Amino acid sequence: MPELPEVETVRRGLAPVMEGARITRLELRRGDLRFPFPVDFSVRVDGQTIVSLGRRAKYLLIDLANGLTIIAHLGMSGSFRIEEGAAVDVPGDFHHPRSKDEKHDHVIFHLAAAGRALRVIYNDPRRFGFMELMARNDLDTYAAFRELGPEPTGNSLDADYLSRRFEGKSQPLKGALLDQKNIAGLGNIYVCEALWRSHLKPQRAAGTLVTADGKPKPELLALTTAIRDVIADAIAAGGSSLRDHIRTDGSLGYFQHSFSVYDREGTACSTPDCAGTVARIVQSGRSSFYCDRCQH
DNA sequence: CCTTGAACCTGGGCGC
DNA sequence: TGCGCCCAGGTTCAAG
Repeated sequence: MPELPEVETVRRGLAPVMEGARITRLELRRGDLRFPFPVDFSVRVDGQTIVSLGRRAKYLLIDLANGLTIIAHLGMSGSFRIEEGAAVDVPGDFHHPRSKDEKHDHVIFHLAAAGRALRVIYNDPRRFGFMELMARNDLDTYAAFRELGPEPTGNSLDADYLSRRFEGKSQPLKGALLDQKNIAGLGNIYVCEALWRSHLKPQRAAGTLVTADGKPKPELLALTTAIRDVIADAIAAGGSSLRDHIRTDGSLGYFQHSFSVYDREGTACSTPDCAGTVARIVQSGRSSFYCDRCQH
């Protein structure tokens, strides 16, 4: 599911419950997700109080009182949900889950918060997600963070920066925007939506948005604004709920109702006065949705 | 260096 | 009902 707005929605959903809570037990129901769990994961986490929840790009950060941070990535299908009370019956009955979906509950944070017991459960059918554990002070050295581009939130992303990154590149905008080294947190949905908002087609070479003397063309200014806006709008809407993805409280985000092109092949383009139809093409194995009439 | 394609894994939807 | 195929929000690594 998760691009930046979805992970931020997860963070906001979990924070009220997890911040200040104590992890009474970390339950790992298998030995790995995409990667093996950290060595002595449970041992290093059990009994710790959660100080705060943060986020970097698509990574959720869980800061513990002992100075360690759990880094969690939700891959394609990861989600968290909160359940009240202590664990119910049949612990460890992995081979006879109560529901079909329950067999993909891979990590369970058993928490004590204000005298109440509750569980935060990580579910991930495809297991492209993973968890890492490292000292808070060493986070900058985490391989995936070292070369990460700026967040598309607030004002940390600007057109001058993008013109430096795009200058001379023949790579299509689609790929350039998905590259986390350029901008952190965009995925397939929001790249398609940002390109539509800025009337740029996904096949357009990134370098053509930069002038001969290395300055951003007006089109690149428009793209920068569109990226910031679409991410802000999606966060405000609680992210997008597609297929299996739901929020931590079981409710749905609603930005999917605001999609202009993503997953809308064959429908009318909603740009005012545009008579185009949304098309789907495949770039590097991923679907791109765009309007051939108003995106150039 | 740059770009593409396959791989990782499970499940849902569709055509037959 | 079942089978085979295609598709899915991400990242990484090999190969051209």
